[in-house]
Amino acid sequence: MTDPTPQTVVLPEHERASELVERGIDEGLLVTVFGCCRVDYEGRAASTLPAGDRLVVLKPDGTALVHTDEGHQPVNWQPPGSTHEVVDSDHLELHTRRDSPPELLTVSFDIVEHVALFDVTGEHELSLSGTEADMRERILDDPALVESGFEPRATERETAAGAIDIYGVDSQGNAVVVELKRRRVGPDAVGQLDRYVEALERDLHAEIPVRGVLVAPSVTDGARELLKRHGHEFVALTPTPDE
Amino acid sequence: MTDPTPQTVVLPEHERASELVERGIDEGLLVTVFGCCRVDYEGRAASTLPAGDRLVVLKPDGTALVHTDEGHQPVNWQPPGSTHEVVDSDHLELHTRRDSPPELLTVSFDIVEHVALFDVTGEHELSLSGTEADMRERILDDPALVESGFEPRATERETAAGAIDIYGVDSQGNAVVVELKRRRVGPDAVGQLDRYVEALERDLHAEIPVRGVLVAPSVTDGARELLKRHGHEFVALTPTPDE
DNA sequence: AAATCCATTTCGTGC
DNA sequence: GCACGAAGTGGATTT
Repeated sequence: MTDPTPQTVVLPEHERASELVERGIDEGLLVTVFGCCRVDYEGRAASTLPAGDRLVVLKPDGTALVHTDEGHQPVNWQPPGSTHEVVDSDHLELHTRRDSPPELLTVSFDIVEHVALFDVTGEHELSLSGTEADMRERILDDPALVESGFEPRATERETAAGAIDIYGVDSQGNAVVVELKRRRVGPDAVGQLDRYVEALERDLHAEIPVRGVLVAPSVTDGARELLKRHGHEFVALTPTPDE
Repeated sequence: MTDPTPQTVVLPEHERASELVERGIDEGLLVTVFGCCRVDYEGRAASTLPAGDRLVVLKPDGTALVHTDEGHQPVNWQPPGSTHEVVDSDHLELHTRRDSPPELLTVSFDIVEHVALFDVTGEHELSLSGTEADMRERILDDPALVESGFEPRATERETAAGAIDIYGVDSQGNAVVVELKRRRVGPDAVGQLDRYVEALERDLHAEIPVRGVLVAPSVTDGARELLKRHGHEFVALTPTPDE
């Protein structure tokens, strides 16, 4: 009756579907529902989606996902921390709500074709490499990747404009602001670098010249132009060592 | 046999699971698999995920999603346009691959608890309101929302730095660059506005003064400071009319 | 809770 | 295909 092992029903009666979904929510299980449904959302924005077949996933952490047969992103969703609720009705209707900001996702089924409950165990941490943090480690290990004679002095050095990825000095004694990006950079990254350089110049009261260096796999033309105009530099580096 | 209606199996034999998943892929169905699996990814970055229970979704457009019981985002995924493949093995192993960039997602099951195939029909377009585009329409309808006397002249006006959301003139004949954000803005939005203003000043050869106006629901302190330093302005406006 | 920024961001649009 | 920016971005970290 309260057996926590995975349960499945196919083409259930509507009342049965409601009961099963409700039980899955109550018992902290992962719930999937497939069927023809309308979806309404109101909160930070507002949306409506006419009836069609979708896969709905309700997670025990409050996440709700509505997926069509296309795209990485759910067509509608609700973030973790929300609350699932089965609304008593002649058909299955799901509400997932959160406060701050106030948001409500409503999924209303015409036809429920499938409901499944899953007990999820054995969580482990994802091990990910090739991130910006890995680029930072690479440079700290071998500062010459930025330029010969570069000496890192701090990571995440705080300025009024935010934290500098790597702060250091060059062989001439100039201050160097290094901004890292794991992928090809556009104008936004140049703006970021520029804000840090300007903030650092104010911090240092122009006692030392401050150079700005953008380190990334590549740059767009527009970003390169911006770099040039602001007097900053670019150094090519991939997040993972090339073979 | 090749019946396209939704099909489900529970706790299948491993061979049966492979066959079913393969059939779902071949017939352009939405496939869900739940079970204990390891996940490996290599491409733009690289990751490994030890064995644990996950929900895997394979879409006919090539999308692959691996979901745990937590979070809006899949712990691993592959974007649309990829190719699913069932690797022949004693256990179920799924490869989802794409070229440009070369990426491979591998999901290797120890235990398959559930496989389901769904025929997805009746797609409709999402109708969304409260977007930045809606803010633009609001302002074009009532330019005084920016300031009394403001006259919009163009949307998406192109500059060397990118497109200006709304370009117009004020009651004094000054050029006005309006940058819209549907939510509270930080320093990045100020950088964007500043790039557009500078680009427009170069375009206009300083014939007319150019004002920059950031229109958003609210600003952070840091962004307000940046606005002040660059001589730009802020106007409060929500994406949807308040009641 | 607010601020800031990363992300295998994805997604759309225009060139 | 690249470039640029929006997104109901989500998510982590720090204050």
